[in-house]
Order: sequence, then C-alpha cells, then structure tokens
Amino acid sequence: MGKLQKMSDAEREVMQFVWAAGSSVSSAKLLDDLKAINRKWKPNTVLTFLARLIEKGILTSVRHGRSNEYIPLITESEYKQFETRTFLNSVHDGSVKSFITALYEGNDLTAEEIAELKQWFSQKEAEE
Amino acid sequence: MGKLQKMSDAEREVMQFVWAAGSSVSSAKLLDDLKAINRKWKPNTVLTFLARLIEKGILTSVRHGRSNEYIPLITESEYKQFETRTFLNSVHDGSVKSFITALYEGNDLTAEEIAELKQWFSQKEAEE
DNA sequence: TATCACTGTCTACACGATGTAGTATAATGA
DNA sequence: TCATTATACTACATCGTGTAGACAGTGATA
Repeated sequence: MGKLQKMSDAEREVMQFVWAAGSSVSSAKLLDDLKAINRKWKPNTVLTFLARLIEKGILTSVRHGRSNEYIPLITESEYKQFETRTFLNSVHDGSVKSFITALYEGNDLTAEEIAELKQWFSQKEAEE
Repeated sequence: MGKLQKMSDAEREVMQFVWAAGSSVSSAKLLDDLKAINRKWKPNTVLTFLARLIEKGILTSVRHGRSNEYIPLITESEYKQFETRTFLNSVHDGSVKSFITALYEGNDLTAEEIAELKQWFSQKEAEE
C-alpha cells in the first residue's frame, strides 16, 4: 500500500464517520449519516472522497455484490499520531516543549488544562 | 492587511531569515543569506515570496529610495502560536490532552521529555 | 542630463490538491 | 433479459505554490 498521506478537510469529515461506525461501514450508511448533519454532498462526491482515502492509504474496500464495505486501515488515534508528529516536526522542530510553550505564551492554556496535564505527566512518570 | 494566513514552505524559509535578521532587513541581505545556504532562487522568486508574506499579514515593507525595508508584523513565537492553535483545533478538537496522548501512544515521547514537561507544568501551576 | 543598473511590482504559467459531480460500467433483482 | 443501482472512471474549475520574465521607477554615473 502507498505511504500514508494527509487527508483534506472533506475527506477528514467523511473519515470521522467511518471511524465512528466501527470496524467497517457501507456507503449507504455514510450517506445517511452525512445527510443527518445536513451535508448536501451528492453521492458521487462522497464516493470520490472514499476513493481518494483509499489512494491515500487510509481506507480499503471489499466488494459485496454491487456495494462496497469500507474498512479503515488505521485507527483515528494512529492517524492523529501521524498528523501530530508531522506538524511537530515542521513547525516546532520536533520539540514538544516548544509546542507547549507556544500555547502557553498565546494564553491558550487554561489553569484547568495545566492542572490536568501536570497530573497526566505525573502519572506517566510514575508508571516508568 | 487581511487576517493572518498560513505560510507555505518556501515562505517559511525566507521568513526565518527575516526573523533572524532582527527588526527589519533588506532584500539584499536576504538574498545573501539564502545564497549562503545554497538556495538557488532567482531574486524575483524571493521577491515574490516577500510580496506574498505581505499579503498574508506576516510582513510589511517601507520603501527607501529604490529598495525596501522588510519588517515582520508578528514575531516567530506569535506565528507559531497561530499555527499551533489552528492545528490543535483542526486535528484535536482543541484539546491539548488529545495532542499529548497522541504523541504518547505513538511512542513519540521519551522519558526525558515526560520528565521535562512534568517539571514545566509543576512550575507553571505553582506560579498561578 | 541621458543613460545605466538595480530593485521593486505586475503578470504569467505549470502543476498538484481539492471540491464537485457527470457519464460509463458492472452486478442484481424482477 | 432488462431496468435498477452502486461503483469506477473522467472531467473540470479553482486555489496554492514554486518559478520567473516583463516592465517601471529611481538613484548613480558618464
């Protein structure tokens, strides 16, 4: 399979429903779900996104009769790891501390978040 | 000047030299600096990047005779804040914890980083 | 002063990504 | 067999990006 590539915004939106649906999903269900949130995409438009997600190494499909079953190749968590690492390298030279500092300096960290994270780190460190 | 927009890779590279140069810089100096690292861009190419950085609300310029003085409108730190916040919102729904968790699950956090961050958070919390 | 050299701004263009969807094709059910 | 229907293939306009030529203003120079 090709190397994992970044999703576009529209692809991400579709993929979120794929992941939410469980281990696999039909396009019919996806179309329903998208209709439910008022996404006015034509069926073919969504199928294009799904095809591109397959090209990008994120999805695969199995044919059953005349319909497809779409199956994620990676979990949402794994995808986030990929995007997160890519971002960290390009903007923060790979430094998590630089990232955190940027948020802090932008006043984007609340006291609650700080407390939460402090606790998270304490716990992880204890587990070592 | 419209609202702040994301830089492209080439723009980012140029901007790094602008920031490194201090509060303002001439294109002549930038061209020299870029030549020094073997960037084989034609002068006009670099000028295009500078013009686009101005359009994107990151730079401004003041004319002196026949040359321009280029002046950053924001600091590198501020720019990183902007990109970081944007990324966090689009990939992690704004959650720093989701971000940290993604790194952790991808085994992208070393024990040293964890210790360092734990300390950082303890200190920040103490400052409140 | 007439011209040159320099340094901008304006314009252009190819290429890939993206959103959007029409048309062709294949598989099923009547 | 044939209409139905879901999918695959194809198309296309728009945008961002890297790349740079053409043209123009201005200080320096012969």
